[in-house]
Amino acid sequence: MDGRPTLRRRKLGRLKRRPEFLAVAGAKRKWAAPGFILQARRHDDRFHPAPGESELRLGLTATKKIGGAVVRNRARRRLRAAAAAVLPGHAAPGHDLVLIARSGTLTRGYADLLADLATGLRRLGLWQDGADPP
RNA sequence: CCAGACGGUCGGAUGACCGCUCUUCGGUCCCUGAGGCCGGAGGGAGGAAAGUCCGGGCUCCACGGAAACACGGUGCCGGCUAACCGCCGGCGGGGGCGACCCCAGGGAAAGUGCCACAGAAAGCAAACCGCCGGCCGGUCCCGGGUAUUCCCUCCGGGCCGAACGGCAAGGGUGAAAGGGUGCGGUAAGAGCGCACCGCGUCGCCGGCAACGGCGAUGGCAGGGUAAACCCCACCGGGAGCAAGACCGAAUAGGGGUGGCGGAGCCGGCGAACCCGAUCCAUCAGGGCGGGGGCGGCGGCGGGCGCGUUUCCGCGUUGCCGCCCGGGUUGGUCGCGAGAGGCGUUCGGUAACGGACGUCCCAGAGGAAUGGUCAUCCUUCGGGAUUGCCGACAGUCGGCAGUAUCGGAGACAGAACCCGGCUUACAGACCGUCUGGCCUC
RNA sequence: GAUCCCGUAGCUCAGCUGGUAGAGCACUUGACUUUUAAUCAAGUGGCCCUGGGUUCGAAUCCCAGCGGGAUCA
Repeated sequence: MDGRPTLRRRKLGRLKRRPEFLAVAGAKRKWAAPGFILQARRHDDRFHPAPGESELRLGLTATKKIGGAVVRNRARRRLRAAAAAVLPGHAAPGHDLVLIARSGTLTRGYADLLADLATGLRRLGLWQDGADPP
């Protein structure tokens, strides 16, 4: 126990407000994969985590275009699981990330989804080596 | 065995690893709080959670009331239910060989409207073609009388025409034409008469009733449309958990400007300003009286709002345009023990109700209830080895089918809760019944 | 979550007291003009969102569904 369990587990923060999503989309840093679209934005004075919140925050978007509530929920869950597996060990802190689901989110294999996510982080210059979480 | 009708149940299973959220227990940290973290135990989507089409609970508003009107809804009868446009049973009509299914199914002699085109006529009884009758006329034809013959004239018949009268069978139009079919009847016809069917009225019987059965009688009167207005009976105050309450924050929810209108009456208070007398004072100024009337207060009245009207009650009261600024994004409650689920039993044809026992069964908030893998199950496609059949025999074709490979597993995600309706849905299973075929 | 509105020609809309659906723009053809534009004349174009019902007859009335849009703290 190091006394800072929050950082030890590197829990992901979440984006909740519409202006935060718009700010990330407005940063113009994005990369499209068959299963999702990845957007990223470095923190600044206008949008940054609250004190005590994680240094890495994630937002998920699934529009009505890809299907009904069942399809949107499944897509969001797969993206959340993939992000929980990859981001805490490899994504550079100090950023907000947004994953947008698309129609391929449900048909893409899970291993491919993880690989796509790593590739996306490298393309946007956010990759850092680190131990994979247990 | 095949085809079908109705009702009901389920709607992938198991395991491993990694996660989310709620409840609870224990530990730990401090910034002591409804806190963070760690660990244990337990719970965690549906029959439709959907569409938001009805009905309620709950909350706020109008809650002072009432009556009438208006508006909306429902509509065979009886029952069930907290209630309903729901459900159950029955009746009537329609469909099916049948099990069974479908139907907004009150009133058209309370009144109004509409029924295009066509047709003579669309609602009130009338008559276009037509059928019939006698009379009159035409003198076209035939027969007869008179006469030798013809003309003329007379009688009868046919034909044609006009008006009159009788009829509604037939033709034709239409979705629909004032009962239908048949026989008699007649100048021709007609409920004119008769039989059957339909319809109306009356009586009796059965039924709580809708309605049904039987008999008598009338002699056809009363076309359709009320998912046209309407009439009758019954029901309904409005809005909705983004309801609403608390906490936190804030001086407050406003401010500036332009235009229009000059914003009722009365009473009292009354700033700026003006006037007067001249009191105090060196001046500034203060005091007194009058005018003035910003802005408040009270009363009456008016306008507007509470669906309309009446009596009454409450609230509000310059209007409009443009510009600026603030707030609303926060937290907690509401928020799950309920018209609750399951089982047994009793009453009831049933919907449903009673009693007893037992259980506690989701509470998220960019929105949890999952992600990945493996095995099994179901199903689809390919398919060796193998079996059967046929041709033929070194082989080929068909059917069945194992190992095995690949794919798919529907419709769909709680958002305050409940009862229904409607819509979507791969497949599996159970029960009852109907029609047909085969065997005993 | 709740409330409300609308689906008609290629586009924008009428028609909604039931009786075979119209306007403007667009398109095609012709005239005028050296040609184009403009103008004039004529013409084409519709399962009236879908399904069922009432009615002799439905874009219109009733019921159910599908699609689109707006508003509410």
